[in-house]
Amino acid sequence: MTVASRGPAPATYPVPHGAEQGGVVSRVTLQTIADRVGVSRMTVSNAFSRPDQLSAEMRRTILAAAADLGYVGPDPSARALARGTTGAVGVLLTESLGTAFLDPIAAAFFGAVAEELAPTGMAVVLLPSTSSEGMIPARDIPMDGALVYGCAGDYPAVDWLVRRRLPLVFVDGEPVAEASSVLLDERHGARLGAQHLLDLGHRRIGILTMNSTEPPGWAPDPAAAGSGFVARERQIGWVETLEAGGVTPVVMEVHDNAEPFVSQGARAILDGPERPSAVLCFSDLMAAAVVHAAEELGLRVPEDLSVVGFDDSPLARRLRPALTTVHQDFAAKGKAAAAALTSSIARFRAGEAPAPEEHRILVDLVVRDSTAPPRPA
Amino acid sequence: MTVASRGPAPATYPVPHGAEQGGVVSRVTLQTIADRVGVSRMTVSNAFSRPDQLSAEMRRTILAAAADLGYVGPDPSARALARGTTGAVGVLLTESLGTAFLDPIAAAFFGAVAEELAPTGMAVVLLPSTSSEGMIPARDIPMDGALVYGCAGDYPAVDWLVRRRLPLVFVDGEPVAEASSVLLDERHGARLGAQHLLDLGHRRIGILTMNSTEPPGWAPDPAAAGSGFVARERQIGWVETLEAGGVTPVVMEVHDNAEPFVSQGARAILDGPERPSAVLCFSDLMAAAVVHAAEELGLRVPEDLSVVGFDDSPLARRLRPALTTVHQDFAAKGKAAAAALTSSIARFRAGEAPAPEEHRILVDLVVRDSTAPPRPA
DNA sequence: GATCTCTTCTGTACCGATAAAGTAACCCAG
DNA sequence: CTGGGTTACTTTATCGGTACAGAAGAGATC
Repeated sequence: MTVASRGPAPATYPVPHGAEQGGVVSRVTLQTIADRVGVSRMTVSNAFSRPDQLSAEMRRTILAAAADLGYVGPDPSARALARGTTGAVGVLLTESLGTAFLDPIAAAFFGAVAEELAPTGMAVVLLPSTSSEGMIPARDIPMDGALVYGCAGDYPAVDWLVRRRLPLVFVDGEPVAEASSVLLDERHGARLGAQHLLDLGHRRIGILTMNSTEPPGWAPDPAAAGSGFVARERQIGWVETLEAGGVTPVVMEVHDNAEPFVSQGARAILDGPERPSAVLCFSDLMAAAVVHAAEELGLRVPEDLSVVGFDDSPLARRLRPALTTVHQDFAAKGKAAAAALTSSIARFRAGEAPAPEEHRILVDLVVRDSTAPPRPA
Repeated sequence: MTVASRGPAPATYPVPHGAEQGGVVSRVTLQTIADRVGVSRMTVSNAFSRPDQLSAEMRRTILAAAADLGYVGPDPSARALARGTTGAVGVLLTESLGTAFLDPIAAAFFGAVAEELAPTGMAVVLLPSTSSEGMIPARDIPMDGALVYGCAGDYPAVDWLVRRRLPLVFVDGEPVAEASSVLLDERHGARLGAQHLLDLGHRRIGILTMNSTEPPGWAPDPAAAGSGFVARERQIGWVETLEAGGVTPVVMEVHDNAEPFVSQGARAILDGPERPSAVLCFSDLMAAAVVHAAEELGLRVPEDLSVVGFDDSPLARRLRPALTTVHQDFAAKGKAAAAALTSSIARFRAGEAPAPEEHRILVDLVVRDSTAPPRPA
């Protein structure tokens, strides 16, 4: 096995002799090394953390002793306490982490965030929104700041983060005061989709979306929670534009992103008495479900039915027919979020007052093959 | 805004009066609260962490005072140091995090891990394999253990984790001694695919795979690194079976998972002098590229060309024709990995010797529409 | 040769908690 | 009224570092 040669500690690792005493391995700390070399603990600390504070030779001696003792580096937890920073930032999602990863939008966003954060050396901690046996990650995990992705502000975990006074950035969700936010121009995107259909001549238009308000008695579904803000914004854009064009859409809301619910919604919207000639969808996933349902009913897309998605997920291009959809730039979103967060953290460390930034990510309509003029009645 | 009612601290939060002194907010710690209530610091600690150690009434008094002072809960870093556990486990990937998320296999795996870990209250830290300005996440981030996903053992970051003596679990990669592992039965999966093609009657068979060995002078590509182990295993399975069937495959290796490289490889394998009638692919992604390349050459799948994928990613079912592929159970893999890790950590905490487990995840062949008997010459 | 300025180390004072052992008060049986 | 068992806190001793203000010695400056 090849051993890494980068990093301070030489590469003779699984053999920490010298640390054992009477069979018990007492833990090696800075003090152990200091005693061995005959310097103060502080000098050893500097050897690892501030190389400019000691002579190169002394540093070499110390690192050699450390390697010999099997010392890897300053204990991260102790360092975090002493320094007041952990080197990790949290990402909170409303959806269960399991489903979040299956969502290519979210995945692409994470990717961009991680990518942007990597050069700063910060790691990303995924915060389960669930808590258990007294452990509440949003409250108990050490971190320097957090990204709140698509969560409503009244979510318990968000609340903990806010109370901790951590630097926060809200993404795709309603921000709380004093925090930065990164939002899509949802309304504009929705308007573009709606206008596109109007321009093509459609007059009977359906909308398939997430529930924007919780029906009374509806327990907030973890998988759907948080989409409320986005759903509302999009709906405003759609309805605004359609009504300006003299069209009153048929709105169908589903409460859960999962396959069966979405399919059912898709079927429902096509099965109504006055079948729409076009459907605006909350997501590409829903659009795909609509296309599928149309197929089952013997309708051809786009000849018999036009379908507009949202997000321009990878799925949109792969679908047949390729989906007309509202494109959002995931990479830009992730980058903006990561940048806003690092700057918030920097401010916070410098003791400066928070300076909430508000980033708005541009969207545009990508016209592909799933939309066409309606078939003349 | 609704405020969470769970958790110890009452919900009157953004107003921490009492903490301010002369305009400066001195930090509120257990001691601050202890002084205010007139008890020892330890009692306050117990009020938060070990409710059974004090009277209910005293606890109420303390929590009230804490809330009044704007105290959220014990400082995570300090607690981590004192307790010796952080509540977070790392996940190390060789690929850059950015690309990892775009890979539905990896995403599904994470999802399953996160899901499995959630009830334990542990958070997942994503460790960038890159390091910067003295910060090496694998060495410097506090964590209780880590999952090593698809990384070669000689990877620098892996090396740091090993030296830290963290409980580790290796997934889809060569494990190091004393660590548990979760592996697919790669060879068996490859054999199934190869046998399927033989059974259909194919004799000219191509293999499109990742490079299993680094060509001399080839700088390890972060996006491809770590796939070597898996690539080798699969190749052994394929070649073994094909040769047993009297077939010598044409092997084409690509060095990078990215679109252009894969497409190029796909074209290359179909453009050769003796075009194969079937191709075994390292992944569904590659299979998709082969299907696409075939389309461009005017070949029909499966009539003119059979294609077998690997992994059974979501893509496989969506593709047209639906892909025959080797199915792996991501959820089981994630679950097994998470379980192995938590048990390793538990062992470690209890001071017991590590007991490496070796999980082997079953795979099977899913025959869909991309394979058929070869067209008679 | 006194003073200044580096460079290189050292001492002290935290960072904010927890574990484990100790103590005081109380209750009840014998 | 003595002794054993609880309950409810308190004491003491770390956990493993880092920041910052010296201090000691070596050159450099005038």
